[in-house]
Amino acid sequence: MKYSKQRELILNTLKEHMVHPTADYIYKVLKKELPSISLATVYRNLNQLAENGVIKKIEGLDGSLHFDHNLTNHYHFICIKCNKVYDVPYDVAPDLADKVFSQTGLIIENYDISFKGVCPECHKKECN
Amino acid sequence: MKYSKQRELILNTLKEHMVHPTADYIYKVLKKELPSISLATVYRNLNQLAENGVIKKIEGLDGSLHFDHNLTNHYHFICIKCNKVYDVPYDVAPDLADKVFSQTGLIIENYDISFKGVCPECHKKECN
DNA sequence: CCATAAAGTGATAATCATTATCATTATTGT
DNA sequence: ACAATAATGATAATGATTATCACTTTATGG
Repeated sequence: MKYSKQRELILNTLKEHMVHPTADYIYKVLKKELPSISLATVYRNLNQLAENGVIKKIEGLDGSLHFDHNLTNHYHFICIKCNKVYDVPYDVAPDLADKVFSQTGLIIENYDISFKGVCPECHKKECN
Repeated sequence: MKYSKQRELILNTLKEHMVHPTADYIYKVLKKELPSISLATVYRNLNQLAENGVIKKIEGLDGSLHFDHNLTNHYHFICIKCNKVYDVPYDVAPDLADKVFSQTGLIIENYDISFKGVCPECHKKECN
């Protein structure tokens, strides 16, 4: 993988956003900084970074793809109102892969948990 | 929701398939039995059944939508080779919603776990 | 430090799954 | 049986992602 300014910017943008963005969101943000950037480049680099394990893909509620640069073990909380994706710390359910293996014999390579509910931000709005 | 033969057939097809199929798969199966059925009808009814809580939607590895008629609490195992979706019993991780609430304060409405790995069937094939 | 090969880019066309539209048909309660 | 309403089938539209391709940037080795 060769260096490219575009890839660096894409990764930086991802790191700056706690709420894991979609490809299109990153594209719109970067367009301001580097107006010549192409949506195809954003998709290409996000996929490449995900393949190389630098970032991770997350499936949103509506089937949309989000990206996450946080490589430590953790789960996700997806707001059913605004579709934003938040992190949930790993220790709410440690060692799940081992438990599944001992109960089913299935060998788990990895797994995701998506919790769903209304995020604090949207909850506030509802109470107005 | 009015009765329709198409909806009944769609639900039956779903129940007969342990490995949760996609809309397109159900369409192809039903086409043999009821050649006049439309793909749009399959999508319409699956979405409607899911909205009414009769079935559930599952996100596949590749972003594809699968459907599941099993309403009891359980998780899913998705094969990274063949993309088939299997069930994993609930008791490998009971009461997760409560744990998340006590550790984060987030109110969980529901959640899914997708375990990923190579299914026994594909594992056999690899060993030939 | 230039030449060359390999990888990356931007623009746009193509793809593919899912949804929307709409005229027609089936189901339901009275 | 009849009006009201929901469902269907065919097809067009949508929207997100991927492929293509001519051109540019990056890395490297003499």
